[in-house]
Amino acid sequence: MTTKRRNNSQDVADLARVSQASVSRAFTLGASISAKTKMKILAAAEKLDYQPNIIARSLSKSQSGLVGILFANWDHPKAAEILKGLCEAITEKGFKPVVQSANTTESVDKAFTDFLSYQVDGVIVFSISPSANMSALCFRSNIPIVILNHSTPGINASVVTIDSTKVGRQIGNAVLDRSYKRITIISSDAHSQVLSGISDALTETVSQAPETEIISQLTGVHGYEAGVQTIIDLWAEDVKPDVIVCTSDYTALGILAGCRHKLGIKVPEELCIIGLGDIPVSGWKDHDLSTVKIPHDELVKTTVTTLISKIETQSMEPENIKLDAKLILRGTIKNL
Amino acid sequence: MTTKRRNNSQDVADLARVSQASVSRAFTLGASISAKTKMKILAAAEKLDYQPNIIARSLSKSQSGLVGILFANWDHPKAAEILKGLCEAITEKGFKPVVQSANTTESVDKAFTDFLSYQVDGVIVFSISPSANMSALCFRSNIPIVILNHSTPGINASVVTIDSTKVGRQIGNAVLDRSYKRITIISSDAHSQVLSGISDALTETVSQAPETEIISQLTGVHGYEAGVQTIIDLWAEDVKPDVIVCTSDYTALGILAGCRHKLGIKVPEELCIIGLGDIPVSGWKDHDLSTVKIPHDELVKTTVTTLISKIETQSMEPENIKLDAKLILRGTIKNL
DNA sequence: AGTAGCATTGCAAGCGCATACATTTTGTTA
DNA sequence: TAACAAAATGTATGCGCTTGCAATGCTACT
Repeated sequence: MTTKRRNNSQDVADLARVSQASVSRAFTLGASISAKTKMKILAAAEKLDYQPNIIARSLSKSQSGLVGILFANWDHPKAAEILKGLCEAITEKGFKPVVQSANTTESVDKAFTDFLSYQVDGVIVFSISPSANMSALCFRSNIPIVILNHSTPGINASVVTIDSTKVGRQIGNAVLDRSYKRITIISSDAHSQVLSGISDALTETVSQAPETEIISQLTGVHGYEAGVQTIIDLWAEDVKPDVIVCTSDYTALGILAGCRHKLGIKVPEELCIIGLGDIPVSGWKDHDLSTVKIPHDELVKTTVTTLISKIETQSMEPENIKLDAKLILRGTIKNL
Repeated sequence: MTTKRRNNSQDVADLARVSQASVSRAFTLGASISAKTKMKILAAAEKLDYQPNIIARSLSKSQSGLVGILFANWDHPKAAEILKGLCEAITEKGFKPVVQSANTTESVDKAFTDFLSYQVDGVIVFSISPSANMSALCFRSNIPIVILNHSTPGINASVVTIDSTKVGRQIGNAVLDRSYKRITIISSDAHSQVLSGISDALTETVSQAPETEIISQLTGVHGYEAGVQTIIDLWAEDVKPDVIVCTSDYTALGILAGCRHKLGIKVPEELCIIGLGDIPVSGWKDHDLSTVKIPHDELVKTTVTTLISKIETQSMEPENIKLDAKLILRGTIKNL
């Protein structure tokens, strides 16, 4: 079976007895064409299964309508929701998302090179930062970048994150109000912008109250099992905080399980546990974990809106956008 | 600031003092070009930040290197993992994934139309089926489709799923071996291929044992909360199975929670609960849910391999591929 | 009727690359 | 060293579309 060529605008033009340019105009919003010929052309197109070839359009307009999404953190509990939101918002705006997975420096660079090749009109990066090289290259090529949920200084890109300073203060105040004294912070990623924001603001807030302090800070702990092990280790080492703040709900849930099933630590009387993310499981009665609700939907929409507006205005001006997150108090912190 | 044009192959040719065709050859694997000039050209390209324009290449080769992914079921517990797998496998094969979200008939048709416009070389559909119209159109246009995790008869597309018949038999045998008698099946999607496969094989298997039967089948139940409510309702109506098979782990976990915290039903003595999917939470000590482990990774890889091979061989022959899933027995079913 | 003014349409030149074909260079062999 | 095959390079065309410009058709007004 021989591959039959897809019909093109010339085929439609021939059938409709007009010029190829008119066919193009019939499919271009706001082009100068009479209603009558447009009808005629659309009918012919219908008959021929014709769809404008976007690749050709892209070439001649020298803009592809493609937005690159560089997705690093697939383990994020809301990964699917976030990616869905990004894809839908991008489509909504009349662009198409091209998704690349990458988490090492080399693979990120490779992904960016590919994006450049595909002439993407803009790039969204989730939970990682491009190399200085690549961001500079994009800058030279006038391709705007918006980074969601991550931040590295000195990169030519806009950034959308939660206001981690505010979160840190909220947690600090909640903890102080309930007279907890010794805080441990447990995080997965040592270099997370969110972590350092929370950590700094928390430190500052609690330092204002006597006898309150951050007694330790652990990094590189992520996941349920790691959480269980961590709390066991802490108690074994006799490092006993009365507040544990985790930058991941999964880890927090592991700690909670360790307290309940292994160590018999009373939560929230002896130990207050606070997570980050508010994954559905955290709200279940079995766990009832205090946590921070992150406005993912809003973050995502803001990210896309910001990028598209930069694409359309040809602006390469970096912006730094921070949205508010909300502390949710559940069973793992004392009632007031 | 005026937008500067990206450098093209002519620019590189000029700098390297060769013809544009040679530049093209330097970037085409296996093209006829001497090592010396290739070096010269690559150096010039480097200097000019040159990357071949894939859009132009696509146009001239009339194949885009794009694979459309139509993703319907973002609530699937493994959505992120699956999409990641698809994207990485596609990239691995030298293609790029374009992701569209769609779950209504119209939006699916729209997405396909867009894919056609973007001249995708093939389409992967997750958890939904394209309309007969669209699949026919793709067939006419020689664009292969592979559907993952769903199946609708009469569609011109290949299908990759788990072997639900085998799963049904496994569950049936496990239940019979432990002398459970009255089974209820609870599913979210009434038209799921997986459901009907399991349901049929389960029915057939248990019908061979006296006094064993499927006493009821509920559809449209999905999620933790719905699970809790469902078990409460069942007991209120005095419809009391001793086995509940769920086509979703979340629902099964809800039922389990309902048994434990609301009704005091003893699991697994009075009631056996079996889920589907083996999400991480199910393995946690708190829940320890019996479930079916689905080989997502293998499903995903098979899907991509199948599609790419069809693209490369220009084959439009539909295939029907079934992979084995594994029943995992945990605390919610009696020990033998 | 004549004509200015505008809406439509056609014409033709690219967009950046791949590639068939023609031409030149290189390598091989007698 | 001549003669010829093979490899390397250049030339020119086309992929399907958009769009500036020119040509045409139409309306309204004097």
